[in-house]
Amino acid sequence: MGFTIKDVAERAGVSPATVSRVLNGQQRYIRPETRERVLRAVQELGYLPDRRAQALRRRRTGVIGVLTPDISNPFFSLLVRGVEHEARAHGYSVLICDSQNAPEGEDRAIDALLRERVDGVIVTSVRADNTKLLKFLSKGIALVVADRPLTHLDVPTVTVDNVRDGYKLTKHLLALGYERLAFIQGPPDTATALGRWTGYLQALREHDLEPPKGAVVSGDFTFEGGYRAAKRLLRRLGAFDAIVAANDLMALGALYALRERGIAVPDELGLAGFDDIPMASWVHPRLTTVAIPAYRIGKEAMKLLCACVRTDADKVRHRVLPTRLVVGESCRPSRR
Amino acid sequence: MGFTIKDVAERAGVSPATVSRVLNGQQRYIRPETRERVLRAVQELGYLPDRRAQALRRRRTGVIGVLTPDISNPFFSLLVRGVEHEARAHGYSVLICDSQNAPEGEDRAIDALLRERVDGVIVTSVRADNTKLLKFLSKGIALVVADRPLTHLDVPTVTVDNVRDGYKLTKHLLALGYERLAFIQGPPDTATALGRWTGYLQALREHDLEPPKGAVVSGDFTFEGGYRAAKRLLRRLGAFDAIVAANDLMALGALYALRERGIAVPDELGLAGFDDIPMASWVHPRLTTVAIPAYRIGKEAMKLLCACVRTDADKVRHRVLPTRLVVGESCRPSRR
DNA sequence: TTGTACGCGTTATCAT
DNA sequence: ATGATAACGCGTACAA
Repeated sequence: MGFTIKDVAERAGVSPATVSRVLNGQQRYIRPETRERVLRAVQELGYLPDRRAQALRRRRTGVIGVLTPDISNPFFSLLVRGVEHEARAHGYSVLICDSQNAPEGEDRAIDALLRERVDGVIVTSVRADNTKLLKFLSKGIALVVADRPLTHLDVPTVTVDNVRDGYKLTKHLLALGYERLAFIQGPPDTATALGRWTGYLQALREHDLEPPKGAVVSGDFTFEGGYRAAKRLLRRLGAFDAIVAANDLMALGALYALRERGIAVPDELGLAGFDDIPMASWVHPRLTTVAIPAYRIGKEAMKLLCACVRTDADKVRHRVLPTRLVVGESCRPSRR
Repeated sequence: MGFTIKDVAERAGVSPATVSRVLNGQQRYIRPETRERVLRAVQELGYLPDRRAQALRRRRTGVIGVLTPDISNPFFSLLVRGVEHEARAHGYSVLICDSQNAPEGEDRAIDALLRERVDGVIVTSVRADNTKLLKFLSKGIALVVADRPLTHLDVPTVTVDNVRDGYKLTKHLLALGYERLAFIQGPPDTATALGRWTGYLQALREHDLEPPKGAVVSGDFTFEGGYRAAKRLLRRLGAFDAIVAANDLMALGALYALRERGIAVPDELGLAGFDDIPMASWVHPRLTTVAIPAYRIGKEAMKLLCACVRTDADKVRHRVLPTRLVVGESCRPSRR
């Protein structure tokens, strides 16, 4: 069954300590012949060290946790992929905990990560003010925030400037001649959703405009949510000439709803989102959106986490990555 | 920092053993007052047991592994979700290992799962004949196969009948009047890809047809792969009147390539795939495909795994789930 | 009803 | 260069 280090030691005719030394690279104080015998025994038995026992003794697990709101959202699966690649390069395993966009799920996930004794955590929180995250810090577990900044905690953070992005995209639509921009909101307490909304309002204000009455609806960052939100919007058809969704997945859901109703995009209504997930360019018309470097956010967050673990000093600072406007065909090049 | 059971014991004025008993549900032989004190101490310290230490002592980890070829493929993320929900209901945690559709990645993942001492594994293998999977069985780790049957191993398996599906879809296209069906293959050694191809050939043979010359190209089950495959196919434009892709993701990649070249679907070319991933119905035209119950496959596989762990006897058998043809608009209702 | 003592698999330390 | 031993945090048989 499961062989232990003792089995290997016995087969090689050495002590468990020697086996451990051979396997842990302190190879200078070992006779080549012994080394050989041990490795052969390992090979023959197909011995693989028990990670749990190792973690217990070493007092570090070699596992970092990722707390993500929705792994089925391509944006986050890309972000997690960035974390994973960088983590692997540093010898860490990655434990993914999906909160399913629910505060309770997030609390459960935090407990799970604490029980697993992860060496560090990368968090994309549902709530911008989740105080339970303090538990990590109080237990000396490194914490890095990715994509969604926290309001109450000053920890290393990798984000983009969501307000700027919301502003940027809205300005773009206004420049194209759209004037009555409906808006599909993200989850209520989510930092990115709030930032984009704020930027949208700023841009409107600069043009002495307001959100069209009854054309601001709530969503939850999912395709389904975008679909339902768009259906609600369609009851006010005529009150707006374009729809801005707080992320691409909802924009795609809206596109589906519009198609169902036979409303042509961009001829009858403009449509835009945020993230630039791959699917945004797979559909027709391709989505106008703001490209957020999800993979790179994950990668940078993991780099920061490594820096945290190494240097106790907090010379690790926030990073704000650049974004890029992606002009698809979901908005008319120029209105009249 | 990290509190241990001793800290709790000390604070509650009892022995570690008592704390353990309170927390592990053998609560009948404990004085309510003591119980109270212990729980209060746990609360105050925010104590959470170390899962690794627990696993070491209990000789089971409470973790099951999922070996998946590509978690970014919506089909598999749905399958994994099915596993997760059922696992949670049985008190198991889930460790996901992505082989990135590469045999080497799969071997690495197997080692990782062995080191983690998972209690059981659900496998969707890249190769239908991966002998390294035997390691699980030889170490007494329960093994269940999901979606892609293995050729060399008789273990509990949850699948659909891929040959039948390939046959079914092809027959449908032929009935619509399509006669020259190009085919985009899946990865060479993958069971589902091979099955669908076989069914396709069977159906063609029944109509005394053959795959059109030069219109069978290889792919890798990814969107990008489907895109590239379709571009290769387009060099033989005119040799075929429809494209069958071995999965939806590739079909969507092909759709993108066709659109880029200004080829109308279904007016100029028919298009079909397998899986019925959500996106298949989000695009326009919606894809004609065969619905494979990914979520249910995952769920059933986890159920079988539980059955394996409980009963050593192999009364656990294979399960073949039903599928359903989904008629989208990507194929013309009737040719001529 | 509660405490003592041991063992789970591994590694760091000290001794040889 | 290698072996013996303690310790990591927890659960449980057995003693009290």
